[in-house]
Amino acid sequence: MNIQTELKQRFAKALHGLTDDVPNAVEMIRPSQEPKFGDYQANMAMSLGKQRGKPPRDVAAEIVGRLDVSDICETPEIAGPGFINLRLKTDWLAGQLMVAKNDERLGVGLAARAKTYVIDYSSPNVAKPMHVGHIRSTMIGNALARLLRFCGHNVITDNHIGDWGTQFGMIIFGYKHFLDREAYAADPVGELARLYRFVRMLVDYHRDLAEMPKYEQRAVELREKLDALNASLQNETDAAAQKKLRKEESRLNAQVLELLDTIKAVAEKIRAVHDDPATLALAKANPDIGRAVLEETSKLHHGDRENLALWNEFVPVCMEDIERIYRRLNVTFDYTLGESYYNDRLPGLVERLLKQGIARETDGAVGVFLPGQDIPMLIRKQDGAFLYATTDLATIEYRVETFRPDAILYLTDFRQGLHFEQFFATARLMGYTDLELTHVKFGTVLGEDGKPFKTRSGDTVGLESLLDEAERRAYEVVKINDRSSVECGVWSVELDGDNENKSQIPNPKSQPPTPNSKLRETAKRIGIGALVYADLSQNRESDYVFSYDKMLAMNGNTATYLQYAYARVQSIFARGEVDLDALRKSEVPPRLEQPIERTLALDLLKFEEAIELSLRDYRPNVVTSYLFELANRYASFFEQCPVLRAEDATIRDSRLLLCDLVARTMQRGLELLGIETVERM
RNA sequence: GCGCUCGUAGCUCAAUCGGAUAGAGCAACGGAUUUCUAAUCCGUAGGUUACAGGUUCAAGUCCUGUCGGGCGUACCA
Repeated sequence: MNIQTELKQRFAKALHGLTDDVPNAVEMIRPSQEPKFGDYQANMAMSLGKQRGKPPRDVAAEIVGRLDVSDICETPEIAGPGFINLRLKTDWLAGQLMVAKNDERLGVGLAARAKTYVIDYSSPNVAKPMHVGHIRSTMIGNALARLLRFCGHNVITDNHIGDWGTQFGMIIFGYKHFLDREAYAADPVGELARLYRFVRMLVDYHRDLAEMPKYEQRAVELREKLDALNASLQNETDAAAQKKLRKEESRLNAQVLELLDTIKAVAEKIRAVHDDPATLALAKANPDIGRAVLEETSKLHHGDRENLALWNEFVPVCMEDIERIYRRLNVTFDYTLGESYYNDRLPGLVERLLKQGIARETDGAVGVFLPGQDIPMLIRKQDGAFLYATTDLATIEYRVETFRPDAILYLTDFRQGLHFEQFFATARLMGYTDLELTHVKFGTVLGEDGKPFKTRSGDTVGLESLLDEAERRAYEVVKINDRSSVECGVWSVELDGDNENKSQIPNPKSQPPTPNSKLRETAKRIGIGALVYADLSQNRESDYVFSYDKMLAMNGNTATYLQYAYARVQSIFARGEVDLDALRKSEVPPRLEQPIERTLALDLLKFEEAIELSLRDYRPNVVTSYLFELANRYASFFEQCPVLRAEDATIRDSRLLLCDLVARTMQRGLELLGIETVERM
């Protein structure tokens, strides 16, 4: 049930003839922020009054007079300048709960028109270890895919992995020159990652050495500019001019500081090489490594047999590594078509765009010049190689041919905004005008120091170790809580089920988790859930600061809180030995007598609204907020309203019904976000 | 330089395309457990929504300017 939609339809009838733009007016119906203003409010009377030169309250009265909502609402009230406040009838709410109860989908309707969505997310680079940043694209994309599917849309998920880039030149070069065969046999991915980092370091070293004099030169220039500025500042008497000069001075100073930071960082990287004689020797032995790496890449792209064979050897191994993380995160893809998949299409695409006049040559390269853009989007380099944009255009062609989508969503870092703007504009020039192309962007993950994680520096928080840590922390809490629950008599047996060792009073830390034990599974769901929720609940386009404690928190607005609400319901059912089948078959509507019961009922019925609102701007955090509020409401209800000990059987059943609906909504909602529930915690 | 973007409580973030008294969580302080899981609940405190103008019945939200942060700016992805 979407109450908002229902009210909109009722208002649309009443507004017919009162305005030219009924759909717009009807958009001004929304949930009230304050209970005293009712459950929903309609705000169109003010603007309509203005349009028609009538007092808004009179317009509101006119609308109310034509409005037929008597079956679902109490008599609407007009308040303030012309707000129409609506309070839903409690009996009607109870009736709607019965509808939801009898529906597998909890009364959530399907989209009016099922559309086909291609969602392009996660997209890690093969052979580069995944880091914290990848969780954003992966989990937001996963949640959107699940939400859209739930609404009845046809969703195709495609992991557009980076499997054709220059990192393979590095790995191939590393493999040919620095391979540790034993390490490769034992842990191929680890060894490839090491080779990548090592070659990268050597390439950077030579580049940095070459760049260093330029930095120094720049520092000298800045110094000279500052001196000149100071001189003119002393001669300047006009206050306004002085202010301007001081501003310029602080700007220059900032540049100096930034430059010093850069120099310091570069110097440290150089020193790291110098400090290790073996590395230094290899660095000196390979002065042209930058060019050599590019050559390896180029050979691969031109079908060199040896390099292609190596590529074919590396990719599956690396993919297995990535898949392991997806399994832990409960993420799957319909397709994994990487950049390499489109390789054959690129030359023809560029030729075609040239012929159509969409692209033209510039400075030996080929680019698309777009109105309002001072720089072109390059699709072929001077050396004939293709770029990111070329692959993206080829991919869109393939997807349209193959899937006939209504929309394609790209989940990437917001820093790629300009690229997508240009890429989408080019796609429109190519004739894809009816296709929704959306860059679902998100902010950068920053380190605790407020600076962005840099993949090149190498020392980012690896995703895998983060998952491990999440599970470990959750395990500590779960273990302690489980034991104390048994001691307090909440449960008769431990989740661990490891009863033989029970006599020796165990120290949670000294006992490693039994593999496959229930406790371990619970810890996994709670730990990973916390991690995923931390990301989804903060889906803003701005950056966010990565913090272990924040990401792995299990108090407050966290997945744990929602899972806890769910587990508490299950606990009631277990304690009361509740016959769920009978409860769900009963056709006796709930009695919503306490204010908290009524509020809880209303919250339950807003599930569809939350999903719809979430998808309007592709923001899973709307769903997390909704679920948090529902869990919060349930916690209050739990405190205020005894269920098993209710005063009589009808109230008991009524409350059990509310509990069941909360649990089902919680489970479904979390599932749509890619988070699992636990029966007991 | 140009372009995009952000600035909300000590911290991390909300605020449903302009709606009524700007809300949560964390941290702080004070309470609640013989009663269905205290991973909880209830309460207190914390704000001139960076600043200055403007638009109107109504501005955190829209416009202009200022200050401050982030990002991007043709052969990376």
